[in-house]
Amino acid sequence: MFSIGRLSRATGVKVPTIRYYEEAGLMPPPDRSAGGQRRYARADLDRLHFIAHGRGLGLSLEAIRHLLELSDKGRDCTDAHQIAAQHLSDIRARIARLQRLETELERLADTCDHAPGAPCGLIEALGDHGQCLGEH
Amino acid sequence: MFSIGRLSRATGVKVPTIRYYEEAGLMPPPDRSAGGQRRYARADLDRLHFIAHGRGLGLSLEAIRHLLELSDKGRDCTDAHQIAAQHLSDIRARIARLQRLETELERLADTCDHAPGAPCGLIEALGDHGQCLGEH
DNA sequence: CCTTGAACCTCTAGTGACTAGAGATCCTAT
DNA sequence: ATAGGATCTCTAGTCACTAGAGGTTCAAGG
Repeated sequence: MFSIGRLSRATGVKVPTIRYYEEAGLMPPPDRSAGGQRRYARADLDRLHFIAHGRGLGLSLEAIRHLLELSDKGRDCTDAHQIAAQHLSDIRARIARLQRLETELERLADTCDHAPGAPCGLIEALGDHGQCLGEH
Repeated sequence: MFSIGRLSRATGVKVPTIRYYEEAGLMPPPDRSAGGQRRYARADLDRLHFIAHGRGLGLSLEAIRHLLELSDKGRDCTDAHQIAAQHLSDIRARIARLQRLETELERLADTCDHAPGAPCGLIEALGDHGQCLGEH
């Protein structure tokens, strides 16, 4: 049985965040001490690790909630793999998009020759999407 | 002079978003018709194009606000380039991070052999960060 | 046993960049 | 003159937290 502070230190998840996860239904309401403070057991530690790991991988709380359900009632892991696959394709799409932005921003910055007194090519280009090559 | 709806259609920015930009101080309070409806001029169109383009590139409203100020009082474009450079390095950091996540997720999904009745390797791995190679 | 002070409690509000809805008013085309 | 689409303001909700106020409890040292 440990306090919320120890759970926090053990997992790296901040105290208010743990309480937030409880309110959000990801962590079950724990036991309480005589004075009303939260007391956690081993299973809670594992569950919080699971959540923290999922968040670290960029999964939404919604997705993690779903995975926890699957984990709770075990067996079929098709859904779990589907969630992971969906997330993976999200990540790939985001990478592709960011790479387009990277290219575009590099190009925009180059349209300015920094001539003293002249208008800034970068700012001009921002006002005129017509100058852009790809879309974003 | 056009209505907010026409401005919206001309820029692709939704009507409530335009009002939000006004409230956020990015768009100046426009003229009003006798009945109190917003009436926009050419300069507003250009400014909104600028904002939309910046957003499309992933700039924060804060950054755009700053760029608009620079644009308004012209001349020195050092700051503008600094904002762009900062954003570019943010983008690169995000790409790198997402690529690490991509690798890790691919690996996690592979730890499961889908054996019927066996626990899901993916879910197990999510509970145990110790199995991970990089950090995230 | 008592005190101290760190940790804990609940509750409210704020973040960024919008989006959704209610209920009322306006504008334009017929 | 009227119909109905567009607009108005205002409030509240989204996601995943974070910050702060003001009060209570716990554990260690004396």
